[in-house]
Amino acid sequence: MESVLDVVETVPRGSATTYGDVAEVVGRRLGRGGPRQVGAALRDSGGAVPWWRVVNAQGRPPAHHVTRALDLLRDEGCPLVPDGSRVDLRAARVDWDEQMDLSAGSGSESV
DNA sequence: AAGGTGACTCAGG
DNA sequence: GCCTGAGCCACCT
Repeated sequence: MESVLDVVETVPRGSATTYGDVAEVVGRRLGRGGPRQVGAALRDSGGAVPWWRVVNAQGRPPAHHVTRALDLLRDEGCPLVPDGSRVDLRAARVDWDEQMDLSAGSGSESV
């Protein structure tokens, strides 16, 4: 099941989300799945999804592609902290209540 | 069945 | 702000 990838794909450009948030949104559909499973799914997905928009609770991208993710995020205009070493979750964090409504009501629909 | 691992999170020092 | 320890769930050997 690619629910995780599905949620990550709904993350708009210039924004970001945390593994915990994705885990919670996905967990709401699957009933289980911890933050680690989110990362596992992303790792398995390869590059089929904007994994760089997914960061940990510290607003920091995966240790394997920190520079890569930060470069992409900065290029997309994602609100990073003054240091540019991590994402400003306070501003970048996606409001899933709104996001779900948007993704469900227009554009990225499979139909 | 049991043990080890990992794109995580939270709490404490 | 950074490091350590414990908890967590799914997957692999």
